Amino acid sequence: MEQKKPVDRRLQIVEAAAKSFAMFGYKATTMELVSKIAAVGKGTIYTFFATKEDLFSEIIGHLCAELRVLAERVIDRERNFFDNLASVLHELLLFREKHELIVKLSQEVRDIGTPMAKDGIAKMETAIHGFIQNEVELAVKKGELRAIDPALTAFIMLRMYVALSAEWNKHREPLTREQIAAYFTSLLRDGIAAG
Amino acid sequence: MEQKKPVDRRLQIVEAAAKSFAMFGYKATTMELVSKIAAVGKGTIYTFFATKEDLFSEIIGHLCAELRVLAERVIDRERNFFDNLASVLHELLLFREKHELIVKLSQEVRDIGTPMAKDGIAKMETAIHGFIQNEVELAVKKGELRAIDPALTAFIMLRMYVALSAEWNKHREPLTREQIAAYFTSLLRDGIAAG
DNA sequence: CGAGTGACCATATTGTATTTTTAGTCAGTT
DNA sequence: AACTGACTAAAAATACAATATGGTCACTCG
Repeated sequence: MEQKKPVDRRLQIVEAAAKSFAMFGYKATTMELVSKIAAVGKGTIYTFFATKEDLFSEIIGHLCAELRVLAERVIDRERNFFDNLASVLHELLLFREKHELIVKLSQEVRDIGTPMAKDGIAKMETAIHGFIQNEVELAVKKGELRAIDPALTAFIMLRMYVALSAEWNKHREPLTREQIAAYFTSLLRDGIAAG
Repeated sequence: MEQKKPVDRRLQIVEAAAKSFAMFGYKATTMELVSKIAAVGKGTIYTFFATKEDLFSEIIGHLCAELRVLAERVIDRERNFFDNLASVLHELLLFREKHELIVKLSQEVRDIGTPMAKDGIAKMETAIHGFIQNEVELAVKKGELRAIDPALTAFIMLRMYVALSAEWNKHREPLTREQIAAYFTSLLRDGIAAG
């Protein structure tokens, strides 16, 4: 009851846009280029998306959904919070490295600070933050974690994760994924006070 | 044996430069303006500093030294590591808010990304990092902290501090200094696992 | 002398006029 | 009626003149 049409123009457009945004970034992606890749007239795009920003938001929305699915798949309710967190962060790192679009947008933000690219990255971080916050809340309810502020804790976890995986290596030898996971878990779980 | 000269031109210049960098930032500070404020000929500056960058480095060096003195003064070897850390971070926050130059440079980095301004901020962070690392090493030796990597731990502490005091308030209600100190200490000291 | 100066120079930056590109529209085609 | 691409107004890139700035050095004057 869905693929009645011989060609789904909307899908063509979304896929073409995803490709172009990933290859050239937000700014350098033109509506004409998207229409060319999608093999569609430029006007057709505007029957589905009112603006270039809307089209971009759709792609980012997809990415966030993918992210949630990925995390959901990795989480195992039988395991403890910290093992799940390590797995999720591990997957997140791989996802980030693999996904051209994220890499390209990050670069665009660094190099020319395109507001929409910033916005896209921010939306992804919000998605991840919300997801982690939810896990923290569950773990607190289950009694696995102390009664801490879930929003703030999720925020700190995300910042720490970014710091370890993307900022530390600007000054020192990069850490392996295993090192990151190990350090992250040990610090959060037990703190650093002497036993 | 130092103030033989009726006027210390070098000092005049350094003070004038400090004022100008704090008021206008790195880029908008011109050597001619500095010479005017210092009531000195432009050429005179170059008998003490080979370039504008050198002059700026001197100011940043001073600031880093001030920072170290400040931290040193707050540290009380009788108290435990976490209380000292909280005090130092507290002072650091006040210092940052008070010091025009830091505020101005941060703004310049955000707005136009002046490389030298970035460099200056980076040097200050390195100074703070080194200082914290040293304290961590001492605390580990004293047996107050577990045997963790001091450089990495100091780095994480600094990033967490920046995240809590400067980034969290971009999305949510800002935290008070007390909240920051309390959260910081509790998280680091004990971790978040349930007791 | 020799510490100090400011006119001077080459280069970098900024402002501006001009051209090119691009998001979004819409009359027309199939 | 779904789709198209020539078209337009606005934005961005480019070219270039005008200005501003870091750094030098012949000269001053105490």
